[in-house]
Amino acid sequence: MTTPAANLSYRDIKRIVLERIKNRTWLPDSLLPNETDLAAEFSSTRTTVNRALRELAEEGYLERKRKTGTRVLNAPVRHARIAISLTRDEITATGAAYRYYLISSKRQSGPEWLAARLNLKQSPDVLHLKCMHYADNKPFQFEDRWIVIDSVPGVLDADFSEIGPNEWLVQAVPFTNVELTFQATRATPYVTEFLNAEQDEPLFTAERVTWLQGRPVTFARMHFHPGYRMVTQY
Amino acid sequence: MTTPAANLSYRDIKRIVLERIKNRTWLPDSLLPNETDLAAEFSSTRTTVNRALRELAEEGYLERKRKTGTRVLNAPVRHARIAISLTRDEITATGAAYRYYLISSKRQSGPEWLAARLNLKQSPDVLHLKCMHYADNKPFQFEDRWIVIDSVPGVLDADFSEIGPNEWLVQAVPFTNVELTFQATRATPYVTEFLNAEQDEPLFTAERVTWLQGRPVTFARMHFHPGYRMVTQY
DNA sequence: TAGTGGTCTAGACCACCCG
DNA sequence: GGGTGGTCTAGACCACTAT
Repeated sequence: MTTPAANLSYRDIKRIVLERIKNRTWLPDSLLPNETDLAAEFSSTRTTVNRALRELAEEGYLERKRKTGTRVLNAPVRHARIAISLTRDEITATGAAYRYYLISSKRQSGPEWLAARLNLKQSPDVLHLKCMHYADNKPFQFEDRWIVIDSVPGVLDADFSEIGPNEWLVQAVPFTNVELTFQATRATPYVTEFLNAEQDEPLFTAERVTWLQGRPVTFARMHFHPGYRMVTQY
Repeated sequence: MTTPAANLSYRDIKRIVLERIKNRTWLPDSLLPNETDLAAEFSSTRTTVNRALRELAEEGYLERKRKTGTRVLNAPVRHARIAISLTRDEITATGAAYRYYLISSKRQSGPEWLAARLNLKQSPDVLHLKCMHYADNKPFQFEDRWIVIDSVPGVLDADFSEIGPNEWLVQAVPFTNVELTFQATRATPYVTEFLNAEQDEPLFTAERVTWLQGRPVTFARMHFHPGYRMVTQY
């Protein structure tokens, strides 16, 4: 391994390291030279090498541990990034007009499945909302929203006839942890009507559980219109 | 805004900046002080402030541009990270045994929809594979795979009866760009049989198009077993 | 042209963690 | 205990871009 030309940027170093991994110059599960040695080889500094390796680890190619060193992962774990935006923004980004409609709002005791989903032993007191989001007056998403009243002070005073629960929540309560689930579900008769779907038609469905330091804040199930596709690149 | 205690790490600075955004000390669409001034306020250096702001931008809270400065985004775009691993690894990670089965393999001219999907004007010469992935002998995923022969030298010599096309491809050809799509589809009679699904049952379906510097490499459609959920956190 | 963020250098101290 | 990565400092030059 001869010394390459100097003045390598951290991007250059990332590229070279990735090449050597794909080359199998550095085999899976093997250790890379330490940062000081690599800096010497690249006529660079530890800071620059550090940034290159840190980002490659972040991208799933390397594993880094103090004392042990930097190891090539045998099955690089790539990650796709999915942008989580407000439904309003997702719709207006396509150039369509956004419309929101509140179907119903009811204070109630949460059902058992909800307590289980929120890791609660007792059924929480919740505000249960159903609403629709439209793009150019075509059904876009049906939202089934449950908000834990104890966790969200002021929620009973909010007016959800004009603003969607998600938009209200993001500016009203902080959160620390979110679990997102995607699945295919069968359209129920109730939802069918709002989404203009056929009976039993497959729907792309997302569920989101939001926590604030271990306390559950809200659970939402969102059914997208038939034919919806979630697209991402990496 | 008085000067806080010194010795703030970039993590501390991230936390403080985030607080001020949620506080509305710094309003959406407004500009933050420049890095030099922030470094002075935090009794830190530009390097440290830079890392904090860079990561917050990466996480979707800020937008940074030279000359203009650093701006608070009005609708922070959060991102969920979805780990993309080999089906084998996804299965063995749950403790289940992995089994792979090649249903069919055929060299053919790609259909029109495939050419369109790959941005090609002419139908490419492709290798078309169908295969199954099992977890503990239960159907896990049906894979419909199309490989552009011109883009993948040696693919005709590969033996896909033992190794899945994705596993073979990741170690045989590099790629630069991947487009991933998720949707809900209706189980076709053909797939129904392999996935042990009911007729018309909703299936969670992923499609992946892979490119190497503008040249299409492969297209895959993967139907997951009924009830499959893709889970992620952020 | 001028101001901002992007990046690199050279050096230092420290936290973690394996043996 | 000792080696590794994690991070900070202080300073510098540069690339981009709004005006």
